[in-house]
Amino acid sequence: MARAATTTDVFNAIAEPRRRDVIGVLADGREYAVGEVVGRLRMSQPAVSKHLGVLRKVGVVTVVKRGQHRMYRLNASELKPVHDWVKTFERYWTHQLGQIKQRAEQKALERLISGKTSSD
Amino acid sequence: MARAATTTDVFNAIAEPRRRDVIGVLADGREYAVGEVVGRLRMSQPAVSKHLGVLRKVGVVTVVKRGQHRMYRLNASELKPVHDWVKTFERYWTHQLGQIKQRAEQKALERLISGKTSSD
DNA sequence: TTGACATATTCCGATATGGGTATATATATT
DNA sequence: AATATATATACCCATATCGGAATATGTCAA
Repeated sequence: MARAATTTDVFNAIAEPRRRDVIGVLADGREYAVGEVVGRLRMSQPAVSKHLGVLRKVGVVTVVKRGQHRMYRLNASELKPVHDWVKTFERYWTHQLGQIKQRAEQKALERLISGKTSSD
Repeated sequence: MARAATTTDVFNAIAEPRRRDVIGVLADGREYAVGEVVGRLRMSQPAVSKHLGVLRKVGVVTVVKRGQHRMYRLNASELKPVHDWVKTFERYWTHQLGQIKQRAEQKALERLISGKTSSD
């Protein structure tokens, strides 16, 4: 088995920095032709096309033909799963103090349980 | 050039679903021995060790030896970059209405600009 | 020392990557 | 019809993956 395809997942799709760059360009919600993205990123046209292709397969962008152009638009709601997942850990960095306190409580708790964890 | 190493980035590290599963086990903030993670995930021990290794290189987990065990603990703050990045797009899915409204405003705006975008 | 246990590491194979270059496809313009 | 422009695709290559099996390393216990 090899690594999961980049088109498997939003998580996989956004793992590539260049792809996040592309998303960055589309971030204002407007539609962009491929060439415009190319211009703003100093990336080869084929590279941009490929990245947009991946993002499209995952649903993060949508395309519509207009003349000889393909207009791409961000479909940000597809990023929600990532947000939802990572949001679970928000408490670990919001209010830095809470973080430390949490650590202390945690240790106390562990002391009570005496280091053992019940198995399922 | 090939795909970026999984240890390059938090983004790359969490792209693998099994790795998110591992993080899920550690999500309560307690420390876990490798074997415990193995038990809870029905994954081979080497696989878990490898995934933990990746997460460790990226800083998402920390290890400490205790007897013949290696206790792993989540270091969730390393996930913050992901949160920060994806948070940028929050507005696109919070209050579904706002989403539609935004679309409408967007289109109106584009009509004003008459479909043309200035190049750099 | 020997053996049991916990974890890491190595080797393997199949697979997909991302970028470049070249080219195909489609549309507009003359 | 011929040409220019916009975009997608195909091909190549070096690389890293993930999982499994086997094995190495490290630690405890008798």
